[in-house]
Amino acid sequence: MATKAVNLETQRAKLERKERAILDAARAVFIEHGFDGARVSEIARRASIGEGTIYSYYESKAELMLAVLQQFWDGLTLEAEAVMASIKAEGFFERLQALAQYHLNTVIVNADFINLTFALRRNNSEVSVSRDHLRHYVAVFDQLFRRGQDRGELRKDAVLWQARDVFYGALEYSARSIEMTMDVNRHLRQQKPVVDQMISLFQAHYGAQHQAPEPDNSALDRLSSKLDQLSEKFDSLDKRLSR
Amino acid sequence: MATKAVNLETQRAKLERKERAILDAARAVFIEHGFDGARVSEIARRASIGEGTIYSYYESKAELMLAVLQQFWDGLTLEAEAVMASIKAEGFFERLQALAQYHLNTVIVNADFINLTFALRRNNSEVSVSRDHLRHYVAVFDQLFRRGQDRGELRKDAVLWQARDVFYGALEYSARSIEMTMDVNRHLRQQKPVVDQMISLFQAHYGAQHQAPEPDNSALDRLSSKLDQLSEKFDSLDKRLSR
Amino acid sequence: MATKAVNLETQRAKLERKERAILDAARAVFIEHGFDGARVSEIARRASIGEGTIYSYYESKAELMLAVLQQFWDGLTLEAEAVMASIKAEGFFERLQALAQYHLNTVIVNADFINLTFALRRNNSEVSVSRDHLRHYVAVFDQLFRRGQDRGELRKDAVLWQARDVFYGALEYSARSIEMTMDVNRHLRQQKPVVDQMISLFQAHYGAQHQAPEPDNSALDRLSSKLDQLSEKFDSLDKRLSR
Amino acid sequence: MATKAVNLETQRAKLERKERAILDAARAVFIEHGFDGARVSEIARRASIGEGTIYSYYESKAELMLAVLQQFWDGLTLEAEAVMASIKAEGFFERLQALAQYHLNTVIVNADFINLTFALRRNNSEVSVSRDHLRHYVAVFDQLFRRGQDRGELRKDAVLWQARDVFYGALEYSARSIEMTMDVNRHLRQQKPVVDQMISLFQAHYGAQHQAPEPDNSALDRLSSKLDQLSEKFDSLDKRLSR
DNA sequence: TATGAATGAGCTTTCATTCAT
DNA sequence: CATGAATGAAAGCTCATTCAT
Repeated sequence: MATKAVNLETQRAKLERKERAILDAARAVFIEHGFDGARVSEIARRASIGEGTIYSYYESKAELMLAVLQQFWDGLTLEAEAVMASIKAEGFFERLQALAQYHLNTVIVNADFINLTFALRRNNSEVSVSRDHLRHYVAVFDQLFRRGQDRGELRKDAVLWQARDVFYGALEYSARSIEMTMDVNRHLRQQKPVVDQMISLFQAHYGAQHQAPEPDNSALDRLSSKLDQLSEKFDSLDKRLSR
Repeated sequence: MATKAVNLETQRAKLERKERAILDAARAVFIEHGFDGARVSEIARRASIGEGTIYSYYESKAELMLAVLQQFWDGLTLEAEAVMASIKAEGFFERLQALAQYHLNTVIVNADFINLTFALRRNNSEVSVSRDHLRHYVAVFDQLFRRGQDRGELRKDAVLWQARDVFYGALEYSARSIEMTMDVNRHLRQQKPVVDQMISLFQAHYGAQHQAPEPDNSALDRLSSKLDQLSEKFDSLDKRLSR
Repeated sequence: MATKAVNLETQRAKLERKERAILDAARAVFIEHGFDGARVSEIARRASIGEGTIYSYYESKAELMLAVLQQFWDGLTLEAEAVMASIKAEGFFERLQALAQYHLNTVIVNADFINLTFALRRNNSEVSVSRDHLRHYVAVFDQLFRRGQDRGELRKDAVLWQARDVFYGALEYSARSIEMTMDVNRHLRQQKPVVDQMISLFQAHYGAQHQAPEPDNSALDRLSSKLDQLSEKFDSLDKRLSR
Repeated sequence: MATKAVNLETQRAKLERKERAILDAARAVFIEHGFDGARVSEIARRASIGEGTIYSYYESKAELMLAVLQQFWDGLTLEAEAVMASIKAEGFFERLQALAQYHLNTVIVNADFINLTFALRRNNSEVSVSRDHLRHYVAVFDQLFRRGQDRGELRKDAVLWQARDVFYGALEYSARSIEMTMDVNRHLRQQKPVVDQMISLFQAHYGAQHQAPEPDNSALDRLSSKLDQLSEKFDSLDKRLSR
C-alpha cells in the first residue's frame, strides 16, 4: 500500500514535472518564433520528451498555446497580488506606485510574450485568448482604485475603466519606449521617472484634492456615494437572507 | 498619337487599379487571418487576379505585407496631418482634442490592422515593420506638444516621450475598452468622454497654470472614514453569512 | 518597286538578324544554366526582344533548344569539312592529325554545349536530339577513314565504327582531362601530345605498313617535343616583352 | 530482452529496407526523367511511402540525387575491383581484357545512369557530382596500367592519363554504338570484337615489345634533363616578368 | 508583327498530427 | 503512457505559354 502510494505520488510528480517542462519549453519557443513560427518538434526537444507525448497532455498546438497563456497571466496576477499584499503603506498613491513599478518592469521583461498575447487576440481564431486572463490581472488595479476612492484619496467621479486604460496603456507604451530607446542595462534606471510621472499624473487628475472650487460638494458627494454603496450592501444582504 | 496617349493612360490606370485591388485584398485577408494565416491564393482570388500576378507586383508575401503596412501608416499620417491643418483654433488643448478625437476613432475603426502591425513587430523577422512608420505618425503629436510648450501652455519640464506614451497608450487601451464593451453603434457616443478626460488630464498634469490650494476637508474626512468602517463591518458580516 | 524590294530585303534581313539574336542568346543561356535551368525570359532579355516574340519564331522552349542544337552541330560539321578541305596534304595520317587537332580543340572550347547535348539525349523526351546531327558530323571521319583504306594506308580489315569510336571517344575524354587538369591558358599547348598520340595510335593499330623498330626515334621525338615546348615559351615571352 | 533485440533488429531492417526502396525508386525516376524532370512525389509513390518521409532520409531532392550517385559509383567500383581480384591471370593484357569486358558491359547496361551523371556535371550547380567517384572508379585501370609498366609489358614512356582516356573514351563510345545500332539481344555478342580490338590496340601502341632495346639512352636522357632545367629557368623568368 | 502582363499548373518542402510499437 | 517515424495536405513561389493591345 505504502509503496503504491509512493509510486502514485511519484507518478503524479513525474507527470507534473513533465507538464511543467512542456509549458516552459513551449513558452520559450512561442516567444522566440511566435505561434505559427514555433515548431512542436522544437518544443518537444527542449522539453526532452517525444513529440507525440505533447499530444497526450494537450489536444493540439493551439491548446498548448492556450495553456501557456493561462499559466503566464495567472502567474502575473498572483505576482501583482503579492506585490500589493507586501506593501505596508495604506495610501493609494504609494500602493499605486508599487503596482506601477511592478507592472512596468513586468511588461519590459515579458515584452515578447505580451506582444504575442495581443497578436493572437484577433488573428488566430483558434487561439483567441479569452479576455478573462487580462480582466483578472487588471482587477488588482480596479480594487486599488476603488479603495482609493473609498478612502477619499481619489475623486468619486473618476471613471474606473478610463483610469485603468490610462494606467496600463501609458505604462505599456512607456515600456516599449524604454526597451527601444534605452540600453538594456539602463532599463531599471529609466523606469523610475516613468513611474513617478504616472503617480503625479494620477494625483493631478484623479486626486481628490484638486476637485472643483466647491470642495464641500465633493466631500459631500463622497459621503453620499458611500451611503449609496452602503445601501446597496443592505439590499444584497437582504436578498441573501430572504432566500 | 491621341490613341496611343489614351492607351498609355488606360494602361497605367489599369495597372494602378490592379495594384490597388491587390493591396485592398491583401489588407483584408491579412486582417482576417494574420500574416501567417493569410493565403496568397485567397488574396489573389479576392483581387480577381491570378496568383502569379501578385508576384509581378511584389517579390514575396512578406513584401506585400510591407507594402500594405506602408500604405496604411502613410495614410494615417496624412489624415492626422490634415486634421491638424483643418483646425482653426490655435490653443494647444483644442488642437489636442481634435487629434485625440481623430486618433481614438481611427484606432477603433482600424483596430484589427493596428493589432496586426504590433503582432508583426517581434515574431516575424521577415516583416519587421520599420519603426519609421510609427515615428512618422506620432510626429504630429510631438510637433503639437512642442508648440504647446513654446506657447507657454505646457510645462517646460514635461518630458515629450512620456507625454506621448500617455497619450497614445491611454487612447489605444481606451479604444479596446470601447470596442469590447460597447455596442458598435454607440462607439461614437462613447468616445467623447474618453477624449474629454484625456484633455483634462493633460491640463491637470502638463498644463502650465498653477493649481489653487485646497480648503479644509478634515471634518468631512472623519465622517467619511467612519462610513468606511461601517461599510467594512457590513462586508465582514456578509462574508460570515455567506459561508 | 525598288523601295518595296529594299523594304522586303530589309524586312527579311531584320527577321534573320532577330532569329540569330535569339539563337545566340538561347545558346548562351542554355550553356550557362542547362535546359531546365534556362529561363525563356532571360533569353528574351539577352536577345533584346520581347518574351512573346520568341514564340513567333519557335513553338516552344524545346523547339528553340532543338534549333540551337541543329545550328551548333551543322556549324561544327561545316567547320570540320572546311578544315579537311584546307589541308593540302593527301596522306591519311596528316589529314587525320588535322581533324584530330580541330576536333580536340572544338570539344574543349564547346565542352559545355556538347555536354548539354548529351545530357538531353536521354532525359528530356521532348528534346531528344536526333542522331542525325552527330552522324553527319562524324561522316567527315568516316569519309577520311575509307579513303585511307582505299589508298592502302589503312588495314582493309579495320572496322570503321570501332575506329571512329576510338577516335572520338578518346579525344572527348582527353578533352575533359585537359580542361580539368590544366590551366586554361595552357590548353593549346597540352593538345599536341594528345593529337600526336592519337595519330601514332592509329598508325600502330590501323596502319597497313609495318613499322620499323627505330627505337631512337621515340627518344628523339621526346626531345623534339620538349624543344617545341621551349620554343612556345620563347614565343610567349617574346610577345609579352614586345608590348 | 530477446524480444527487444528482435524488435531493434526489425526496426533497423525496416529502416534499411525503406532507405533502399527510396534509393531504388529515386534512381529509376531520375533515369527516366532526369534530375529536373523527376518529381519527388513520383519517387515517393514508387517507393510506396509518403512524400514527407523522403525528407526525413534526405535533406532535399539534390541530396537524394547525390546519394543515388554515390551508391551507384561505389557499387561500380566495388564490382570492378572484384572483377580484377577474381582474375587469376597475371598478364597485363589478360587482365585488361577482363576489365574492358566488365566496363563495356557495365556502360551498356547502365547507359542511362551514366549519361545522367555526366549531364549533371555542368549544369546543375547543386548536384555537381564530386569527381572523386569517377576518380575512384578509374583507379582500377590506373593501378593495372602502372603494374603493367612495372612488369615490363608496357612502354615506360606511355602517359597514364592518355591511355586511360583512350580506354574509357573508346569503350564508352563503343557502348553507345552498340546499344544504338544493335538489337538488344545481340549486345553481348557485339561486345567481344570491341574488347578484342581494344586489347590489340593497347598491345600495338602501348606494348613494350615495340620498344627498341634502346642501347645508349643515357646520353639522350642527359640531354633531356638539361632541356628540362632550361625550360624551368624560362618559366621562372617568365613569372618574374609577369609580376 | 511585337510585346510583356497575366496566368495557373505544378513544383519542392514543411510540419502538425497520428499510431504502431 | 511514451515515442518518433511516417504521413500528406497545404503553402509559397516559378515560369513556359498565351493573348489583348
